[in-house]
Amino acid sequence: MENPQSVHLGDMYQRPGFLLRRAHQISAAVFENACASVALTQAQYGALMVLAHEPKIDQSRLARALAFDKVTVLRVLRGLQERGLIQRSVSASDKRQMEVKLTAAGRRLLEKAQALAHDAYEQLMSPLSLAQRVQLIELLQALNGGLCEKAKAPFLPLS
Amino acid sequence: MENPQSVHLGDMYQRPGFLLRRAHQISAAVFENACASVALTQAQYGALMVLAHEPKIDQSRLARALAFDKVTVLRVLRGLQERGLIQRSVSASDKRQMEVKLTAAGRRLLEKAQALAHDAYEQLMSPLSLAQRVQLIELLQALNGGLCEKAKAPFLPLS
DNA sequence: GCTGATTTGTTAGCATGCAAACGATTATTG
DNA sequence: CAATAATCGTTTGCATGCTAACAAATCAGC
Repeated sequence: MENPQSVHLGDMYQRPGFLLRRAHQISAAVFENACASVALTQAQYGALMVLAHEPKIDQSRLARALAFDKVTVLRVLRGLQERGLIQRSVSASDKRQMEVKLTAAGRRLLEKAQALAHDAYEQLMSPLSLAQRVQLIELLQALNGGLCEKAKAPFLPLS
Repeated sequence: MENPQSVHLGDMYQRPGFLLRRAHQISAAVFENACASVALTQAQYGALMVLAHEPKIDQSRLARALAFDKVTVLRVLRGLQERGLIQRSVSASDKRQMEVKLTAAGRRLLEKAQALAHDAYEQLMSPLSLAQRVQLIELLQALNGGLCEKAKAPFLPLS
């Protein structure tokens, strides 16, 4: 017996919940470090990416496209708006909706950020071989796809 | 070209950063749902597990054992203390340290929680085959191990 | 033994992620 | 058309995870 309490910590360290939390923690740190020069978090980067792909989207669809809740999206967008990277205005066709658009500055910053995000990607995957990277991505996609309805925030990818 | 902006959202959805965030989001929801009857979060469960394995540990070592920062650990422990699951007292050998111990109620609740945590584990891995589960755990361990120094919170597993 | 550096717990503050509630607007249904 | 339901954005409140700063205690080198 490795300990008198019959509680095996190794079990916990091998739990996917623990490993996923740690991996997410590392991923966030690597990304924010790589994107320090443009001062973008993963959430802000994701929002800009969606906006570049979908020029006139409302906040709810944006939230679902990123699997964020709408309050988080609201705060992220307000931060981006204060920096002049996006523009928000009430939609003409549906006065409930806010029409969110990239500004020229936002598009410019996103272009810079994409290269940095790619660096972060390389750094994060550096401990893995090419085959392992593909494996990991496929496994995570299978897990996420199989349990998408379990998450609190709905996920509705854009095309 | 699938879109006029030359921004491919598929790329983002395949980024490990996005997939890890989503997987962590799902994992947390599944765990808290499974452990709703004992009202434990992943962080609280982890703290109890470490305490069961290491009867008299101080907060800093506990934080490193879970790769949390010390402020988060403090708040988690205060929550557990208010529920009578743990006991905190200034260490005699080092008056800086707080000696954290499980109470009988804490040990009892942990025992219940372990079965529920196992259910959460099964539920989380249900989209994957047995071989895939092993693969995923190994890949995450490789990723975490290779980049452990990149994370903001240090990780020092206990034995 | 003493001074300076380090460690520990704590507070305060900020960003993230969620739930609950609310007015305003639009959709649905009779 | 009218009444009900659903959706959108927003505010508020709470838990999480982090940084920075601080006092108290311990450790280090001299």
